[in-house]
Amino acid sequence: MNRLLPQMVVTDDRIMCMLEAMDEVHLTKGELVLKQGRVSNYYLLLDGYMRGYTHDENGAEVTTNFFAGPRAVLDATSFFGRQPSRENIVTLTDCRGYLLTLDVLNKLFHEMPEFREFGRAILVRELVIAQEQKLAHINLSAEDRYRQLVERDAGLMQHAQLRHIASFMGVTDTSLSRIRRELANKK
Amino acid sequence: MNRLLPQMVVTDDRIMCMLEAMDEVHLTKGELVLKQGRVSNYYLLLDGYMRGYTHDENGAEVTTNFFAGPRAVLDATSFFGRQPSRENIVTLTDCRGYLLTLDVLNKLFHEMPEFREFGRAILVRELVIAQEQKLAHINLSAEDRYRQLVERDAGLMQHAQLRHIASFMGVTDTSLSRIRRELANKK
DNA sequence: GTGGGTTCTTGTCATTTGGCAAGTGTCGCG
DNA sequence: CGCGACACTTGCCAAATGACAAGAACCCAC
Repeated sequence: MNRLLPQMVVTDDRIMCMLEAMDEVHLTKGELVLKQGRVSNYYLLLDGYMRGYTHDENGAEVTTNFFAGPRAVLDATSFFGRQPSRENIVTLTDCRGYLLTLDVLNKLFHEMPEFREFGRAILVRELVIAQEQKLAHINLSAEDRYRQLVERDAGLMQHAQLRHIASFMGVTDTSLSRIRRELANKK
Repeated sequence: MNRLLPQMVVTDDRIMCMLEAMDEVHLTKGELVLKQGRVSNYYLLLDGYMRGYTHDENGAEVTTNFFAGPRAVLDATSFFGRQPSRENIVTLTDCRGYLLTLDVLNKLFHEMPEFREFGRAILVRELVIAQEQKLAHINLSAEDRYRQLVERDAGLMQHAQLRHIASFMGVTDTSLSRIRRELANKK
């Protein structure tokens, strides 16, 4: 379990066994994991990169998330609320992970008390990620946000397009281009 | 329960009874609910307003959250991870709610299966709030963020200071002042 | 009242960012 | 090879925001 989800609180052999007994789901680069209008699944991503995006009121695409395994990939509102999602999620690389439905998840919660804490820890981690990213927008400049992004996940830079990174950062691709030039000059 | 937490998924008489059997905790304006360095509690806020804040690397205060009842008030990392919090939370008005410890919460989870879904729904709601606020920073101008803030909770404006709202929005108080002037002129 | 502290606004100027258009580079396809 | 599509960069100017300092408004204790 530590190997799979290093930052998780729970390390339990039974959970590890249970997961490893499940069938791994493999996805190839470019696959649409979640389509706008459908109800989200719960994908326990082990390896690979994904990108989540929506559209703003002008119809322009907005990247809302990057996912790097190991991490839970889902639209929480859609998955738990059984509502159509407003997000799209697409793979940036080949991916490997486990696919969970709400039924399976609830069954696991019911049959395996230790799994409940595991599920809660995952939700808490998603919450922490969202809050950290929100904070980055509040008190970091675009340049600092970019630096932080690169430093925390250099691998992402190899798989995501700059315009998507720019849109995720909340700046135009023009601005990001300038920021990258400044950074290159400084070194 | 609908009365208490209108946006919650779960509406269950047993939970309602259980909550109403608990002692209400009353706080007065200006009280520090969570102090940096301590482990967070879980405050189920029914009525009132609160503000969460930290400090950036320069020591400047940054407002990270506004809470309007009914809502769960906690630092999730600190509460579930039993770690010292980096946040401070202070009441902006007199407040009314229930105070839960992790022990009590876990006991409720164990004894009352329907409470588990209730707890999960609260976590999901916090996640949705954080993601929405992050999205607002990505694709809304400062002026639009301010408009949205006013429209979604006019009451907040009566209790929070403008400089705190500015810091929450990620702009200087100078900028917010100008934005408010523009908006006033437009009408 | 008066004084002092705090909050908010305003002015001036520098910096950052956006919008737009043009230019460069890369890639795949016929 | 040449073409077009796409991603990225760059230049130019306008708009938004920040930094700093001064002033106005408000509150509150004495």
